[in-house]
Amino acid sequence: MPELPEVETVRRQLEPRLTGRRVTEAWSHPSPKFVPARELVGKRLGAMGRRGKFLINPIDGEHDIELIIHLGMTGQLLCVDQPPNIENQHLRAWWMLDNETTLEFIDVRRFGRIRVVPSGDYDSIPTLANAGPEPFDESFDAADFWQNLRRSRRPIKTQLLSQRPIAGVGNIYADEALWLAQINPKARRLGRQRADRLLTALREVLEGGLANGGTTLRDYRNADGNKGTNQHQLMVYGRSSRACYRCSAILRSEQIDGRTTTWCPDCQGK
DNA sequence: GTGATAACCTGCTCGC
DNA sequence: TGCGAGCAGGTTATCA
Repeated sequence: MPELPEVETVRRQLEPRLTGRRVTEAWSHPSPKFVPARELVGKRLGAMGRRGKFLINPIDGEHDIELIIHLGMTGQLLCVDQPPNIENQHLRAWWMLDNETTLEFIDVRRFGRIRVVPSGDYDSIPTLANAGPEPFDESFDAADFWQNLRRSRRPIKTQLLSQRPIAGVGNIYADEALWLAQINPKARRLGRQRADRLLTALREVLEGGLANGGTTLRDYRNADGNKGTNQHQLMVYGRSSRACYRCSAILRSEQIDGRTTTWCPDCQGK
């Protein structure tokens, strides 16, 4: 499940390979989720950027438009030095570039999306339009984070997944950060100190994920088709009914806002 | 504006 | 062995 570390890993790999390349041919699955991919034929790609879990590519030249890609649950962007592998039944779109390389968008569950929008016009993508600050933005501090969290009374886990208080956090890194900060995922109000701890923990787990090339539980692959290794560092995610690494209590799992959430009922509170 | 819920999707696992 | 149910979860749409 690509979250910020996985998306950023892909972005860093794609940027030098795609910048300045012209799209010579494109194909997409007929689903409206992927059809906009075809609009890029003849256009030149800019430097790949990222906002939260969204990849954003400004199209160079006279076209004032941007390519927006969300990997969803199982999306992969592969850059290969050969024609597209049309035998792959999960191939949803591909772009052939003017240097004979191909960018393939593979998505088993079809939760990913491709959009082409006027530059900066994200009204049709509410999650992107309302995304909170980037976790590693130096101008974003704990006071801002605390203020963002105070706007809602929903459980802290739900707030993190909404992308509003901070961008790029998904189910895995939310559980890991809450464990690290010793905060119960059902907490609805955080004091300033706990908000400080949570922001520090979020930055720590996201940084770790990035350093390890992302977390591969099943589907995630980077732009070279390789797995990440951060799954070996997880403290709580996927460890329900096993002993907490910090206090040895048995980890509990429950659905919060429809998402499986794992936490320690002892050192993270009841 | 906020919160809750369902739907979108397909592969895998488990129980019968 | 085959079948059906349940689960995984990020985003969007809809309703209260």
